[in-house]
Amino acid sequence: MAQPTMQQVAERAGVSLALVSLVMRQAPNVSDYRRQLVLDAAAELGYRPNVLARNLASRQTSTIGVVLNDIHNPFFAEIIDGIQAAFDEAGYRVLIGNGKRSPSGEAEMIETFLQFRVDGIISAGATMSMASIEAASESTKIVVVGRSSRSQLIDSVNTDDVSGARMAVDHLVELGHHRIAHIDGGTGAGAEARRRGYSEAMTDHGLSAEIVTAGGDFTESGGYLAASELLSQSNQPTAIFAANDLSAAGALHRVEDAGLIVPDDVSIVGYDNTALAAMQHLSLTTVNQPRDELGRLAVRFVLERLRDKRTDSVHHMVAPTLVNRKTSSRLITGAAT
Amino acid sequence: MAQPTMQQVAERAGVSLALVSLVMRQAPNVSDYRRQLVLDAAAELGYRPNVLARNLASRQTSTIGVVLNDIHNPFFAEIIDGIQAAFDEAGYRVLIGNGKRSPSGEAEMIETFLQFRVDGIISAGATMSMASIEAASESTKIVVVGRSSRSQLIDSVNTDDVSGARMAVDHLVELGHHRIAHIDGGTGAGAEARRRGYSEAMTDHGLSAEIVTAGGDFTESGGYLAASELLSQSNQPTAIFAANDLSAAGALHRVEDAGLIVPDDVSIVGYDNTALAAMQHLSLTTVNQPRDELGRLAVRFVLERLRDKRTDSVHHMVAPTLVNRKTSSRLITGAAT
DNA sequence: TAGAGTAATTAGAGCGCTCTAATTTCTCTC
DNA sequence: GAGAGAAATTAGAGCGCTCTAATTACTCTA
Repeated sequence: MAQPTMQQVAERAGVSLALVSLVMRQAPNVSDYRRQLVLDAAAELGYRPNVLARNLASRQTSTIGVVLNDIHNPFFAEIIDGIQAAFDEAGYRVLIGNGKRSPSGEAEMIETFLQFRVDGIISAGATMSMASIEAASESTKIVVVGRSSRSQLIDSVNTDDVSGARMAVDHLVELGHHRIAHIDGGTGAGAEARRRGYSEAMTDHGLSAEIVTAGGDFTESGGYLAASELLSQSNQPTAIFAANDLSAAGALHRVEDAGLIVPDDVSIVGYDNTALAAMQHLSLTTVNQPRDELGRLAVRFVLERLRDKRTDSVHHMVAPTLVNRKTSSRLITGAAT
Repeated sequence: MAQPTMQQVAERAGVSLALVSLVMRQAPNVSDYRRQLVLDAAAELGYRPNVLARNLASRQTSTIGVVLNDIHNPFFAEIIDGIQAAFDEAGYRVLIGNGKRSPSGEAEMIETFLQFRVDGIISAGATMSMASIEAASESTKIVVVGRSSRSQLIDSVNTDDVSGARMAVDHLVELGHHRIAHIDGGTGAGAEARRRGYSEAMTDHGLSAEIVTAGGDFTESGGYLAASELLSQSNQPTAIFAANDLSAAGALHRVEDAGLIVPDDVSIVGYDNTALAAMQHLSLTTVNQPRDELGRLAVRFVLERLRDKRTDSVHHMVAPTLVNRKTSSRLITGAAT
């Protein structure tokens, strides 16, 4: 499995090692004649550059590591697209690491990437402590996506979850709902802001007396249980705003189990606008997080630090939008309990 | 961002470079006294091994690349778990690459991994040509998962899709169904075998006259359209077996759109048993592919080639199982058209 | 056609580590 | 306490590439 080296290519082409290196790096000032000679020799030999050696010598890898909090969560998987597209354009390669849903898993992946001396790291939905992330930032450029941060060292890109939550509430109020309950996301990333946006919007609409929050955890089963809790209350809600699509799906199931019709009896709004929400069978009204934009901005910030040597940190908020589907509708007066 | 090197650790500990190397590689025959000296110095300096340099010198990376045909497909995302767990145990690190659903995307990721000189590659659900994969196998160990292969050069691990499809049909026949239609997966990985299993089982049950296949493509919308086609036929099926969960979900939606009840009027069975199928709101009867086992076997084969220097190829089939949920039920005579 | 200026090529010193072979230091045993 | 054998340590030559500085080959101009 020995691979041909530059030296061999040089010998075959009848030029120096250095010239081959120049050709491989697409350097200018190489005559077309020699360039072709080298290219031909490389092709004949099946030469493939050794990134390890190249990077050892040049002290950069042209590679970015992306740590996903959980590769199974469609939200994070979808954020990769924008990241990958933007880095492809910039000539960087992207390697993905799975944080396996735990802070230690994330930390291990970051350590691996640091040992590989990647030029930068993007961490999506990190649950590990900001302090550990800052520690890693001494060794490379790090940008955090999908998590708010005010760190002086690390850039962040995030959706404005407060206003996203407000949109969900506004939408439901517009449809005539007053008894709007919230299923929250516990300690998950973004949960606090969405909770806050819900409360603020309810208050703004003069509905502070109707504020009801049930504890969820961003999972389907959590949403199911939380909905149970809400339905058993004397003052049943006519609408539920869940902190993410998964828990909205769980709530939907619970509501239907209770013999109620969605959206006629109860409207449901989710958050994220994952592929799940878009599925026709669910067709969930939800708040869209612009994943592509989130990803591209994260890339931009990494590149700025890399190329422009920016050192002060940037924190960017992206605007969410409401996606109106089939799980929310105008309140039919007298329809709900 | 300059990182401390072994040389610096050696100086600080007052020992030779070589000794530090031995300690870092956990070599035996190092006195406890010196080992501690080195470890302390490394900790004080915040030393982190440079994988690039290490691998350049040792000619191995202890890293495996996993190329996923599509990071968004839950089936592939779930296969990662077994792979990662098994490699963690074996002391290898796992890097993930996204094939972006296209043969060229897969090829690029494989090329990147080869340039990084990974010790092995696992390709999940590859759609690129076997010939290109074989070409890459000249440079590293490659195992293909979720795709059948008879290559002399490359190992493969796959679910026995023919018998999986038979299970689905057997299950429906047992429930009294005769008019069982199939929505296939077009040219996708595994589609052919599932189509064959369906036909064989139908024939075995004396139902060859009832064989009806509608063209799908492993997507939800494909399943929706295929179901439309099936429902418009004079002899409407009482059961549908879809080639994967996604298209089953699409078919489900179409059937409900037609005002029919699942499973009372039409039973539906999917394939893969992804998290999607397990969602309570869908609760899809489906055929389980043991992803964890698939992943672990793939790892075993890579390790065998790496450690035992096995050179002849191995092709392993894993048995699927039926998961009975809520979209299939006994045929109520006279219920369907 | 000499000389200046520019373009093209190359020599050679690393990058941070591993690994073989050689050297030094310990332990015993008698 | 000398000598043999084992254990611990180290010197030094790469691994495959990049990059600076030096060299050589051109192209023009007067």
